[in-house]
Amino acid sequence: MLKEERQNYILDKVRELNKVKSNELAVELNVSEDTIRRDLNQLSHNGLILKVHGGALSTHQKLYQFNEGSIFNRENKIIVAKKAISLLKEGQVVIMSGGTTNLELSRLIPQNLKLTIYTYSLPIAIQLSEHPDIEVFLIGGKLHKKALVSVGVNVIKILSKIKADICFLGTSGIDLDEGITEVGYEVSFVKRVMIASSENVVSLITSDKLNTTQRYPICDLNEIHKIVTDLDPDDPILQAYLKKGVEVL
Amino acid sequence: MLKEERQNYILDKVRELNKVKSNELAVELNVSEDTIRRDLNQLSHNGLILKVHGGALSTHQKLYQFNEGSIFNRENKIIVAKKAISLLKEGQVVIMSGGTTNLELSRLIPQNLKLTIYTYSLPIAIQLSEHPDIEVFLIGGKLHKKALVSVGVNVIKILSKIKADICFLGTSGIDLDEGITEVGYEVSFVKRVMIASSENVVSLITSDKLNTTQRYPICDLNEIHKIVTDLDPDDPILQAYLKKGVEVL
DNA sequence: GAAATTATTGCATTATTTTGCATTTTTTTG
DNA sequence: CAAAAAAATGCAAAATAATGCAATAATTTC
Repeated sequence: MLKEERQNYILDKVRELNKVKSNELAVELNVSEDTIRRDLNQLSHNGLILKVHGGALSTHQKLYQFNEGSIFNRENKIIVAKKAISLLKEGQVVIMSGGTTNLELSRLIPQNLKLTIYTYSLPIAIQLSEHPDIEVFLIGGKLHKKALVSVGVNVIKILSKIKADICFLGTSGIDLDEGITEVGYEVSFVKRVMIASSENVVSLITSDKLNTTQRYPICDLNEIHKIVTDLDPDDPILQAYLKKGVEVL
Repeated sequence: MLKEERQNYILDKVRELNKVKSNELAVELNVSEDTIRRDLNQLSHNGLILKVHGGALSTHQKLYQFNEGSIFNRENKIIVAKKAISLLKEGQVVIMSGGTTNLELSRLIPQNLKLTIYTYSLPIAIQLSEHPDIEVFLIGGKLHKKALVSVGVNVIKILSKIKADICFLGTSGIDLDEGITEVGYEVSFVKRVMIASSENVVSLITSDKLNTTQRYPICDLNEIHKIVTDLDPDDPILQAYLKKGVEVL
């Protein structure tokens, strides 16, 4: 057996099982462990596998990883996200704002759903890149370092040209009188344009932020179509919103 | 079971549940608690988990993290990146392409250096977001899911309007006759525009890719100003490039 | 095609890593 | 404070890796 054949065999096995052990390979290929080790070292040197003590692993590991543990109030955000996903329909054009609720939403979108999604959030774009059937358009601009979103005139310009079916607005404050409000100055501009460009506007909000207001106003309640919270739609807190003409999910 | 497999299992469990207990892991993985403790100590030493009495917790630091172990030939890329950093001057406008060499470069930029950096790579933009004195402009577009870079006409349009002092070109192939060549079709377009918009063009390349060619041509050798490799500038392989008039660092 | 060169492989030896166990020290808990 | 649980420490056995070397196989060169 030629060296190349042997190394191809090893590569195939790594691809299939994500790991190989030197002693097993030596038996399978009927060569000494020394030879296997030399093979593994060569393959590793070419970056094709990751050599470790006792064998090798696949290098096919993601370059980045989200730390889901650092998401505040995550359980409730997942409840909101799951409800919101029921609003998605095949073939839609979607705009997503930033925030961890939308990040959960993008993680939970079913594999088979074909969508076109515009976002200015880097973590969300990266998360969406794992869905084979979603076409992702990342909106660029000046990077807001803390939130990891693009902001600035370019974002506004691009968003204002889009005609979207639905937009998911991660919301930091909602109030019966003040409407939707936002912590960040630059982001508040962006969100107003998102709303203007979308047929349907959905506010995603966890119940701890209901009836709170933030510094920068975004829009009145009558400009949004649906509120999605972690509460039951019959919950008393939500009835006043229903009366104002907003749907509640 | 290989040690790395075991540690990956632990990391996954920490990421999912936010905590692990040593005694449980010992049973689950069928090793002694001593071994688990050693694993936890190693992972903790690498900053991947927070070791506590009885087990470990997730490090509630960032929402994302890079998996540096999955970078090919990383040592040499770091050598290249460190050399390239010496070319940076306060106040410059920089364009960076994608790739893991540029990712290392962006990680290694000194804290105090004020720069304006344009990039169409999401991992690089995220990495740069940790530098307080760098203004980052992310160039948006259609997301290339595997490379995590923006591509398409919008990228070209924005890049062509920039006047940059220097551009760092992650390079997948360089050859005396063929010049610089690239694996990806869409990325090859983008790189040509990068070059046109920059005063200085620097090709970052690890020595394993010297004298190789890829499918799509980018530019001739005379269009780039410097090559940065992991080799010593006096290395015989590089002399032919020097003769062609390219500086070598 | 034969000689020379180079590459590959297995073996012996030595070094390193990994792991579990026994013992002691530290931390936690009631 | 005392008992229990966990951690640290030192140690030894086993597994794995690295190194030098000799035999063999493959390739190049004339």
